[in-house]
Amino acid sequence: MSNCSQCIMKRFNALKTLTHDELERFSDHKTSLIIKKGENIMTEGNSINGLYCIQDGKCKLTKLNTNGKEQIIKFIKGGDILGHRSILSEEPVGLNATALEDMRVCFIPKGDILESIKDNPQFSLNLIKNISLQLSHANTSISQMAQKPVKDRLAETLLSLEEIFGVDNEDCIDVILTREEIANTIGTATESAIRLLSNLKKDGVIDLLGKKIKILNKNALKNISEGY
Amino acid sequence: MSNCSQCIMKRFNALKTLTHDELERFSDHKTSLIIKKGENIMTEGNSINGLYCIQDGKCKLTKLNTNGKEQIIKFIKGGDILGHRSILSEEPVGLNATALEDMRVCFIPKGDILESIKDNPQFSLNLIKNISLQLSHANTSISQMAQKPVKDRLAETLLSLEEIFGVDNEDCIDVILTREEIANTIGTATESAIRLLSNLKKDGVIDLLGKKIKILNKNALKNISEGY
DNA sequence: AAAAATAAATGATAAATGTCATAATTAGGA
DNA sequence: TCCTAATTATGACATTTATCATTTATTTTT
Repeated sequence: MSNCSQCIMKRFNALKTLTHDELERFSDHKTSLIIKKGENIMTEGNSINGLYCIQDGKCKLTKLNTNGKEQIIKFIKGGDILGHRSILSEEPVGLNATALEDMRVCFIPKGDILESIKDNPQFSLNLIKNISLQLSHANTSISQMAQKPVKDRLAETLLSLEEIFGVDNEDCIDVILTREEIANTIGTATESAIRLLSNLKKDGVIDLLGKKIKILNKNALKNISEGY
Repeated sequence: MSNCSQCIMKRFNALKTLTHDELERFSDHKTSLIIKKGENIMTEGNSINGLYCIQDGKCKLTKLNTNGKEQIIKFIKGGDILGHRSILSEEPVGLNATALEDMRVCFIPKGDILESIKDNPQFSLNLIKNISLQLSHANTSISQMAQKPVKDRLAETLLSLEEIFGVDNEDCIDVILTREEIANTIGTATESAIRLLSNLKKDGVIDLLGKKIKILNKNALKNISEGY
């Protein structure tokens, strides 16, 4: 079994402040999981008894609306952690984490996390900073959802997806989403998302290669996202 | 000057877990402020060097959009605290806190807060829980802004305002907001908010007495907020 | 109390977005 | 590989929401 103290993923998240001893303890107790595409790592409303550290693969964090529609709140990739909010606040998980592709994930039991929180103030602080940053992003999101038209939100989302996932060897945004998932991210009907994507393609701002999306004119997208 | 250990406001927030000694230290260093209606307690982007504890009065937390429009993210009342996110995350303030009426506010310097965070794990934990809860609410908000029509969001907002502020002796929601502020909460044009309020009145669901709003049929509002 | 400024209300219209229907394309399973 | 189901795409139309213009009411200032 792999060792936490040698894992490169810890460079990217709050775990980077842990001591060698703490990482060794994590190694001893952690379990590695394979999550298949479409499966949930966590489910809204369930309680959780540990922290997930994403080794590889991408997932979406979603919320089911009262009308049954899915809202995508955030995207997660290798190096990110999941479940710390629930551990710290001692509340059930607030969002579904659903794999967009097969994933490799490490699960570290709650006890070990709480131990490190108690012993290592810098670790706690990093977890708090992570949650604070999420809150800050969420507030920005509220504002944009409430006040920007769908077209602007789509442009914003495409830029943000490229920011998060980068591009593949053909310069396409390196994540595969259905049109419905894009619509559920920006909060619109699937048909509207499809239509607006087609328009952006017609205007030469993006290219559509099946589900893959390539940004051709980042500045134009930025302008659209700001309402110009 | 008033004394923190005797202040009833501390019952309602994370400060309730502080020891007598800690509260005495706060008392020695705190300053009391009067914030006039329309003035800011905190301003988006500014840094902050302490925590505000609201004694009395109401304020709105807002964000200025790129298009210059104000989005109201949250309402704050007596007993709430402000600024802890910024202190914990060591980042500038993310939102404007603007008084909706004259307010009495206590300011406790950052140093004292950090001291208590270090000494009193339960205090830290309560601050974290507060931020986590805000994040949870924010995620719900994103989903509703993205997917619910304006009418549903207005109904939701009216229920939530009554929840937060209660009612006065005439059963009206106990906060005075302009129609524009209501519009900026639900993310719509002022005229649309006015029109929808008029419709709700015509349907006997609410009553409008100047700026005061009285909920006549809470169940009907709840149904509307869920799309029925 | 009168005047001026601001806010609320309402109608007319335009623009944005959703819904439904249907065709074309793609992906996945037998 | 073929067949089926799902996804993507597009048109026609309905509904929602924004914008602009104007009137009425309320608040603030003089």
